[in-house]
Amino acid sequence: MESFRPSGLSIEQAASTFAALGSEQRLAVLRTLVRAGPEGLSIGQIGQRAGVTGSTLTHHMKILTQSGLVRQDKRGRSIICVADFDATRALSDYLLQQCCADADQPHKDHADD
Amino acid sequence: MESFRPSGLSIEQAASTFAALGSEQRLAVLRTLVRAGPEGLSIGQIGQRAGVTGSTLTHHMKILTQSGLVRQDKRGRSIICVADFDATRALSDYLLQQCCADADQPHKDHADD
DNA sequence: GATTTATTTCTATACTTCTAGAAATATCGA
DNA sequence: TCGATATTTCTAGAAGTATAGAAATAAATC
Repeated sequence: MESFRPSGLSIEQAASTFAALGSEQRLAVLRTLVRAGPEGLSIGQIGQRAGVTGSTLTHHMKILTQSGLVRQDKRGRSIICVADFDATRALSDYLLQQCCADADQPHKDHADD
Repeated sequence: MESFRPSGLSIEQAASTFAALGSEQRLAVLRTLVRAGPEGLSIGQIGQRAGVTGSTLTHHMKILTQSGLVRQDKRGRSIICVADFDATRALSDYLLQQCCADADQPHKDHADD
């Protein structure tokens, strides 16, 4: 019996993706991109809207793209960034999956999940 | 015009709550509690199931309760912890709110959100 | 080729978080 | 009261993250 893996996200991936959102600046960036929709925005536009620029923004964007929440696409001398809506939804769904699966059950060890 | 505040969560609160989940151990604890349902579990039971104990677990529980994702209730010499499902759902909903609100609009500065 | 624009890499400092041992506190039962 | 159980506080070193200046790269334009 193999353990159920919700949304295809391992706990390691999920935790590191949550960590990516655990910064006010990065959360502001992601939400700016979510608002912007599928057309995305360049790094410069993100900077204007979210109030983070330069090497600090580069640093945060790297963390967001590594987490899979944002995709980047080089166009000319700009980099267009788009929120990955599927990844965002998968993370969003992660928390409440398996809700109450263990309620009223004889206790059993789950440490090996 | 006041800015729309989704789920009543400020960006500061949301970021710090995501940060609370940005640790594999704390995420394991929250999911253990989500699985356990509204009856909750004692600190000791969480330790057994999630594989974190002692002062390290206390430390993580403090972060989870401060974020509002978990509530604690002293019963005898045990502390019963319960996932706050409303808070969890509010966080889960936070990411995709205002999706595409700015798509195809003339650009406007959002840095003051 | 030189210049401008867009973004990154390198680097360093400051700050925060993680982990866990040891001692402390609180509650229950004998 | 004594002992056992459940959990916390204190403490501190190790590890990780944030921020940002300066120099570097890359592409478009002149």
